[in-house]
Amino acid sequence: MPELPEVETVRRGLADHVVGRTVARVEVGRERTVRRTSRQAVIDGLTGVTILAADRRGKYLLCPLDSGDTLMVHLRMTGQLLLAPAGAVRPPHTHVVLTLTPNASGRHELWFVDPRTFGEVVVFDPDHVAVELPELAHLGPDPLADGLDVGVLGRLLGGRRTRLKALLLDQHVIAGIGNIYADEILHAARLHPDRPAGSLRRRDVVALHDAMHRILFNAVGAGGSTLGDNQYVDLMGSGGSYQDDHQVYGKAGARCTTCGRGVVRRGVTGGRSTHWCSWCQRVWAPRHWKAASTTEV
DNA sequence: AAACAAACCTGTGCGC
DNA sequence: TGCGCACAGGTTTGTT
Repeated sequence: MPELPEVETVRRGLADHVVGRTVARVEVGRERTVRRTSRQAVIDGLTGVTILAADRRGKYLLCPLDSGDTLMVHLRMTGQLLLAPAGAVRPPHTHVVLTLTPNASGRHELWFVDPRTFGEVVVFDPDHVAVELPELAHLGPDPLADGLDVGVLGRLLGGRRTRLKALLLDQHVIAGIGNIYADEILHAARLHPDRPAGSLRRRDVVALHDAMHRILFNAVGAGGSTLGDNQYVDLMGSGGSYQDDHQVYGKAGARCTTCGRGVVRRGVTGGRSTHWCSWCQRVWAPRHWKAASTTEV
């Protein structure tokens, strides 16, 4: 569910409403949510601490604490962070509750809700990130948080035979892009998802760079994408509106609104649904690249 | 190196 | 109405 724009929207909510506040009490329900360490480690690591900031790298939320540790939250597929009035009825699958000390705006709790329990809450020592959270240490650049110029992008793509779709989803290469935005970005850049990354010409890299920044920037501005199941909501429980701007994701069979000529196709690559326009994304590989195609469904 | 498949879980929507 | 199956925004691990 949550990709870079959604996580960034949650981060902004934390920056506005949670940063500077102190955790009075910690409750951990399902231990699976804190499986990286333990229930006791999270309770001990958060009780009494003040949250100093709200940062983000890719899809990882990172909150430095006055204890010297950092709180990491990853929402994975179905995780939500919600700010609620203290004592409010908690939804099913509320696995972690941080009761904040009261401030001028009242008494609040921060809830981590996650039906599928893929998400995680970790308190770790940033000096030992390579040991305690190795995947965070191996994350690629974040297009918005770290900047990612055309030259760097070209070098990340160069020489690789991997398909563009798979490469955009690889968090070690570029951090933050998920299945929805990978499809929207490739469509905006008019690039076929199966095209080998290393086959891009300079102008293609420029198009991909432009599309990546434009799509992600606009999606953050719209508060992210909330699909029909209302799974993604921000800290205050509101949905985003970028789903109204999707051109291909979830539009299989529809006439392409970009070119008016093609039809949106849906296929599966690496177990992930992939959407592209049959016309404006038709050019995908020079003859010397051996074709390996996405199976159409 | 690259491409799968399976695994981790639960909820929802669809066809019959 | 009910049942069973396919599928879902992510990531890791193991196998070709």
